[in-house]
Amino acid sequence: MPATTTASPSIKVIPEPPGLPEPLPEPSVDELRLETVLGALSDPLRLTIVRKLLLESEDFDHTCGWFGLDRPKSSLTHHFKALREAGVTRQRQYGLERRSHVRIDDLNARFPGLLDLVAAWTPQR
Amino acid sequence: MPATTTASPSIKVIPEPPGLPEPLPEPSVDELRLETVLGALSDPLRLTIVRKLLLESEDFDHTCGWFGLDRPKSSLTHHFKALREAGVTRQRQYGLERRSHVRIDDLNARFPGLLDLVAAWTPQR
DNA sequence: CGACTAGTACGAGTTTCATCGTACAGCCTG
DNA sequence: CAGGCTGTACGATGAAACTCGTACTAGTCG
Repeated sequence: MPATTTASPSIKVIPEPPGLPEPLPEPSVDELRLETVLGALSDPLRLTIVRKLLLESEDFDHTCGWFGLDRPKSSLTHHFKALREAGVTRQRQYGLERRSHVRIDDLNARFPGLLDLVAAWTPQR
Repeated sequence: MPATTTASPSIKVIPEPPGLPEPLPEPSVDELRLETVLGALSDPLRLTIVRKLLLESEDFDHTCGWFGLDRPKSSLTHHFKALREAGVTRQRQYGLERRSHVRIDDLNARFPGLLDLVAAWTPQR
């Protein structure tokens, strides 16, 4: 039988507390496609986002602004949407803010080891 | 110190015999970039190629024709070149033929677990 | 040498994607 | 309710990338 999701020591798995807003539209676990996920991760900016979420998440999830990315807002919207639609991140609306976190359990279940590669990535030699 | 490269049971590691033709130009191990490799693998046709190489390689390496892909030759050239330039495959010229194999050791060393995901991939539900 | 063959090079058409400006929607606070 | 804030939607632009036809190169074998 499947063990409960295992994660590498560096990647914190944070259970979702109840009573959260509904997530924005996203693919279900069995709709996750490797080629789509890899495509979403084949971009340095998006790798930066996901890696930062994996390694520096202290709270449950984070707004666009938290990342400190020096790009116009509409560019960031584009990339966060790409990550969500590929199934890499989950986004919820909290009043004004739209917060993101990585779907660690789902990705570990479908593509074990993939997030470890992202966590180990370094921006550009 | 690093253990010698480990591979999952399903992926055969075949040592390269001496006296082969020089490989075509390719990135060295430390030039491999995660975003580039993921980009090369974010295409269903190329995933098919790499997966078939991983699971069905009995000989050392294989020609374009071996894959039985129903695409024009120039399209195949394009994809094989993309895989080689990303560092996923190595190509050698044997007389008329250009044969490919996956750089299993190099990829396992830099991105452990990645090839297992490719081997476990299924074309389209 | 001439035919055959594996594969490349080049170029065009099409699509997809990244980037970003601008305008707008929704929420909060005074 | 007005202003400020987070973030989206839309649209334009330019750059890649996929697809493929055609012409070509380079081995091989009769």
